[in-house]
Amino acid sequence: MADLQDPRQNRLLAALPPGEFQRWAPMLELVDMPLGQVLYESGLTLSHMYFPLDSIVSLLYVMENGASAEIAVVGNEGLVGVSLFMGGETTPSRAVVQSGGRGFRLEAQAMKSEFNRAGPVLHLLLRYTQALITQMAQTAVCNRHHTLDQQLCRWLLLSLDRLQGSELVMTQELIANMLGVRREGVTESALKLQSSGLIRYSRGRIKVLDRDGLEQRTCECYAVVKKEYDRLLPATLAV
Amino acid sequence: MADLQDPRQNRLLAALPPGEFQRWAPMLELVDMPLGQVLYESGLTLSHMYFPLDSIVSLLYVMENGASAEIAVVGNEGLVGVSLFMGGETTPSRAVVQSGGRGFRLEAQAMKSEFNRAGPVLHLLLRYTQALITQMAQTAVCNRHHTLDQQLCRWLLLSLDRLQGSELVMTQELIANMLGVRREGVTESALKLQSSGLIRYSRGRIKVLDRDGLEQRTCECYAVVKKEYDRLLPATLAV
DNA sequence: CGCAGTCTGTACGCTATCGCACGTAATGCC
DNA sequence: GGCATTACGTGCGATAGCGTACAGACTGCG
Repeated sequence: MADLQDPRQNRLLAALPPGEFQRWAPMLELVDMPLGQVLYESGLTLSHMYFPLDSIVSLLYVMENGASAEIAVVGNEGLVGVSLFMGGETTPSRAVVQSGGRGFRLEAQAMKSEFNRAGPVLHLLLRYTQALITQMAQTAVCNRHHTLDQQLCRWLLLSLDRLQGSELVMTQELIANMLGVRREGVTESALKLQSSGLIRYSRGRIKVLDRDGLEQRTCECYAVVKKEYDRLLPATLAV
Repeated sequence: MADLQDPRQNRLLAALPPGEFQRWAPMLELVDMPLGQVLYESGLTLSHMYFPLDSIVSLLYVMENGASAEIAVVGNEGLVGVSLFMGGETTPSRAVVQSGGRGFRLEAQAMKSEFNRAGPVLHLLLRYTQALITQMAQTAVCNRHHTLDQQLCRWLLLSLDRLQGSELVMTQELIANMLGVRREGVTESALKLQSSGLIRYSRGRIKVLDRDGLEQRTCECYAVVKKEYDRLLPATLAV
């Protein structure tokens, strides 16, 4: 497994041109991102931008009645806090660590002045934002048209893509909150996947046994999102 | 009614600083945007960016089986084609004129070089994009949690905000496509609204009689989106 | 070791929406 | 002024997911 102290484990940081990366490196602060941590709250100004390494963060909207729905997931392919450079400072959503791990963070002020240099950094961040937009759009579509079975597969695959390995530490209750459905619904769908031999789970640990099987069961939404991320953010990791 | 040849009828163009606006004006081309026109198709590169005046454009995702779902609406508060300056060139969605009218368009190349000057134009466009992101996110939430009745109200209000007047030219069939539901479902919901005296319609014309009533029946999603647009793009129309 | 707390499984009636099949009514066009 | 077309209304069985309630099973802590 790669060195988790290396900022370049985050693919966005890895995609920075060497010059920019040199400037950024000293400003990056390695932090723990424990499960459940709220990185920002709806309507509040962010103090930092976060670049996950082995953690996963959910952007979710919490309704007035407390129910929630995930809008997008962010892992080591991206960053949390686009509203900082988009200029709006805040968003009406919440960011919660969905899978604990570590990440780097960068002070909002530092970030903004970097962004305003308007060079390759800007273009990289915008491309990332576009990928994120696609994820949101597809979430909307999926919520409308696809079954819970399909959505669970999509969700597992998206999460898997953002982690190394094939195991997720995640209760069904949590997944239900992300998908905006009942916990029992997730149980039923998960049972189907397990009895088909695609996954195996117990008490908050989910092991994916057959990735291809999941891809076959999910809807087109997963592929649409994946393709856009690959297109917009080619793996400059190869460096 | 204001002059429809004035680019400043589009609020985004109106929000440009005078200097920038002067530069843009000669490049803006007034075009008709008839109902049903496809401004861009999923995966194809845009040749122009569009700034609606009195028309409304839907961004929608068309599924492999042909069913569709609207991801966001754009009217005179915004522009069609953010992927041009976000750097991705294309998106996996389609843009269709949902309510015919006119608009200005700007050549992709001109747009990009403007954007790259990285001044106030950039920041304005990014703020707009953030508002658009909010709309998408909220669409996802709404699709998951709210009833068709509520969604219809939301949709009517969002459309109304993007038009002058209180009448929409729009069949229930079309609305159903936008919301990603059956036409019959829209009929039922619309009947309720009509018999409550909130709207009156016939053969593709919908007249809103009681805006407040709609706001009371809709879910929080409408307000969330509206508030973000107002916050991110204050009415510089006052100029 | 025992017990509390957490996680997962099951059951049952309910509701919104779907899919399909028709019926009706307004409009426009020749 | 007749007729095709388009738009809207209605009915009915099917079903996915909800809300609620409760039971079993694993885990960790004292």
